Amino acid sequence: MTLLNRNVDYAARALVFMARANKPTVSVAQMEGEVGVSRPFLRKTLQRLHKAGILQAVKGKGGGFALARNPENIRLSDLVSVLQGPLKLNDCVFRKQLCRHHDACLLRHKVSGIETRLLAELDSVTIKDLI
Amino acid sequence: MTLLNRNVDYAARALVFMARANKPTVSVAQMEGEVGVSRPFLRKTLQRLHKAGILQAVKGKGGGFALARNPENIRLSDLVSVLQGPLKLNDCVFRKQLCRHHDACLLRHKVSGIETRLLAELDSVTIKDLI
DNA sequence: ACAGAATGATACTGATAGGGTATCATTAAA
DNA sequence: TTTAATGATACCCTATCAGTATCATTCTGT
Repeated sequence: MTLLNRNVDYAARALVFMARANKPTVSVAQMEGEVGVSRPFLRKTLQRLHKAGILQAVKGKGGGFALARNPENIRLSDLVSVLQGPLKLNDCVFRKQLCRHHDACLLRHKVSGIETRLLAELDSVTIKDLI
Repeated sequence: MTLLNRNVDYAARALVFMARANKPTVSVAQMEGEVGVSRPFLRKTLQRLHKAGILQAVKGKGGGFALARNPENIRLSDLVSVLQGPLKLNDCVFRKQLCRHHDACLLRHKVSGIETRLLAELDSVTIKDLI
């Protein structure tokens, strides 16, 4: 089981880099080396974050990406939900056809609790915490 | 991201069934309906738990599976580690070639903390809790 | 106007894991 | 000896992960 996939990992590093950079925008070429991933791949990841409103993007020469919010307002949970999709803890909860004992299921109840606390953890870590 | 895959889900239900059954062994055929999964698939899952020492198995007519330990000594984390493999939280930690900032990496530090607490949660839930 | 540098959008590929089926061998009870 | 059970494997299909390639668009500087 992987909690954070590579996209989230790379994205977190790139966002920390941007937060530290103290420039209007940072291009992917500038981040490439530090983040440790190929330019096209990082580009695609950051584009998704742009679409999701987490990053600003400036096209054209001298352009690049920048954080759309303050670092303390960008959470690990934001990156996860954009780049990995929603947490679907056990399949019973996720399937359209719920299992027979859905309401009474103790497993579901326990796992829901774990889910809630895990999400709270991912929520509590911000880019600022990683600078 | 899926916290518990279907194998773990099915296994948990089957183990609860066995714990409730109060019989020396329970065959897959007897569990099939309640667990809601095909017989061959459930069989394979329980065989893995047998290999891992979590279940006892009795071959031959009248045979089946039984818990190898008391329900309060079988933890959700046991099922996860057998059926999903170890938690590999972020890839940086997992790769043999560690990233350059491995020791200083705040992300890694934060994520390790989350991992520890998540494992503790999975550890705290036993089959007895689900009966 | 034009060249170059940057993102936007999309399509494609290969590897891996999840989910599931099928089959034959082995064991034990009736 | 038949039948009911697990043991062990070998497959298969699909989705997701990780990554590459390509063309379109936009902006800046000369």
